[in-house]
Amino acid sequence: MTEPDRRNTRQRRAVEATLRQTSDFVSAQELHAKMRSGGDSVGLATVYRTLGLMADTGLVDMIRAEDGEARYRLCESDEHHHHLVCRDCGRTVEVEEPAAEQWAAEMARSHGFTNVSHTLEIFGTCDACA
Amino acid sequence: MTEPDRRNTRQRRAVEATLRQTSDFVSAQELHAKMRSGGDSVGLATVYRTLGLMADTGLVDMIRAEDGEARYRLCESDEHHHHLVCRDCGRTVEVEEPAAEQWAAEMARSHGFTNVSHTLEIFGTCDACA
DNA sequence: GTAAATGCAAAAGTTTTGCACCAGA
DNA sequence: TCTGGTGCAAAACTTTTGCATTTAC
Repeated sequence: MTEPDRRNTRQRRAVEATLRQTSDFVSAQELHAKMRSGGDSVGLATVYRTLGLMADTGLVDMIRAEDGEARYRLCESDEHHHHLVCRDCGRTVEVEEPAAEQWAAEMARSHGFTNVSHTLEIFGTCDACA
Repeated sequence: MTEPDRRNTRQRRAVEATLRQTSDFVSAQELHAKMRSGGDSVGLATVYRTLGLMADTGLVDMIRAEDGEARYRLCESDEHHHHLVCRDCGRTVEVEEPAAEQWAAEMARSHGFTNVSHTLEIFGTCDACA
């Protein structure tokens, strides 16, 4: 149960750097294409593997688009928060709602559920895309 | 822009009947397997098409599991509500949170987002599965 | 009779995996 | 060197689609 090594590879640096240039949620495929066209070529499988790792560690936020596709973003806030996401351009606003956290926890506990996680995301069309 | 015909086929009846026997969220694949083993054989594509239709009409609720798979359920309540779902067995409790509705709408409006939808689901392990 | 619905198989799309090779530490 | 990482291609999955056939109305 000890932590595995974490090697600082060119590919991981590239993924992180590209995410840093992107303020919107992007899919693994989009990120891969973006890197490819930016000259920082990395295998698609590596992009998936790296994003998965970063999501596990909490380095990136992952949400599911309405079609079920996973989208990733390097978030400003360390604390748990939610997102208001433009369905068309991916533009994202981070929002907080401590009341929802408590509500979800309370609700789960009162029904005997443990190991709880919750999703709360808002999708819409931003004014620029309207 | 008129409503298309809605034919009452054996297959649609079978999908609805099977959903009625199921209190948990099921995926299209699971439903298809369940029907098949129950003798009510229906093509997988038809299951997908039917569930899609029912979801559009609001006859079933659709949520995304944590892995992005779509899961469906015939819900008791007509009003918009949310779910507390067991990650292991799919056992589901319907929960309401009117405050979240308002909060989401308000948040979206104040940032200039329109055509808003939101997701709020709680996943956990129920006591029977713990 | 006619438009809608079905079934099948093929296609599309995302994500995962097996494995030989490569490279941090 | 030794173990983890990478790349590629293949595989695994879910979901969608094209099209000939069937069927509800």
